[in-house]
Amino acid sequence: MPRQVSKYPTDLELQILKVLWQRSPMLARDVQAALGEGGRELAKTSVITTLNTMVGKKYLKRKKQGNMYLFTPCISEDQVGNRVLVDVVDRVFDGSASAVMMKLFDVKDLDSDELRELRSLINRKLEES
Amino acid sequence: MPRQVSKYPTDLELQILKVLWQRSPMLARDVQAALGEGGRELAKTSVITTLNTMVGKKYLKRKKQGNMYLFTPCISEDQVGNRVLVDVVDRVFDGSASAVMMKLFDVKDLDSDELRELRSLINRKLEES
DNA sequence: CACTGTCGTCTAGTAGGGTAGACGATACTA
DNA sequence: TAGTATCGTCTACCCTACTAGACGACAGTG
Repeated sequence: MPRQVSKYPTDLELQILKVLWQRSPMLARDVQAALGEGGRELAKTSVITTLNTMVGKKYLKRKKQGNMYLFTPCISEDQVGNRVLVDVVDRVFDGSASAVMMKLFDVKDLDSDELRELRSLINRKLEES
Repeated sequence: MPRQVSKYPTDLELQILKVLWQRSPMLARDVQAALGEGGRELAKTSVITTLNTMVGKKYLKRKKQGNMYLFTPCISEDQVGNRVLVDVVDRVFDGSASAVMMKLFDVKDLDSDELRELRSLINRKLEES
């Protein structure tokens, strides 16, 4: 059985997507600079290679401008979040979303506003059913 | 900059841990059989190799019995869940646990009982603060 | 003692993520 | 036009996850 291909972006790919979600389209060198500002200094070629593999994975599309390329994401922040979450819930928590929520309360502290917001969301859901 | 080592088990390692959380200690051949029942048929040596790397990562410990080994997890289901969740929240959702919860409501449907349970948990948290 | 089966180790190969050097093409500049 | 900077491609390397074949050690059986 072959190793299954990861259903969502790797670490570096995610960082690149975050850069491009903020502003796009961008040139490779600008992506490189933005990553550097975020504390990840990479060689120019590393960035370009990764950008191109991301095009192959349909995470980005690129458009020629003169002798260089402009990169634009063609997957949204929302889509990535969904994929990651679904995968983690299914693979690690056996599909139990409520187990994940319970654990989230332990792991990360929420302030009162967030808690109240969640409660009203739950109330709305309860009314729907 | 070297690639950072993943902070939590890979896919196969997770499957093995799930087997051993259910029942341990176990012999390699029994782990292999259990994986097979779960639909993952592997060669004997693949299982042993992975078990040994997991010992190296401190996910398991092994104890000699005659000419073979007994494997026992030394990391709990809870710990793995925590690590995975913390990582996902920080890396993908920029540390916002509430963002994860909101998205969970979209991604996975919860039944009324689960919703009510969550609500009372939230209420308890609100009283604490 | 010879035979058989099981155990673990050693070795090794594939695949993908990440990294970057060398290099040819091109565009701008003096 | 000659020189310089920048672009992208090609190539290549390392590491980790995964996979499994070959093989030697050893225990039990007849």
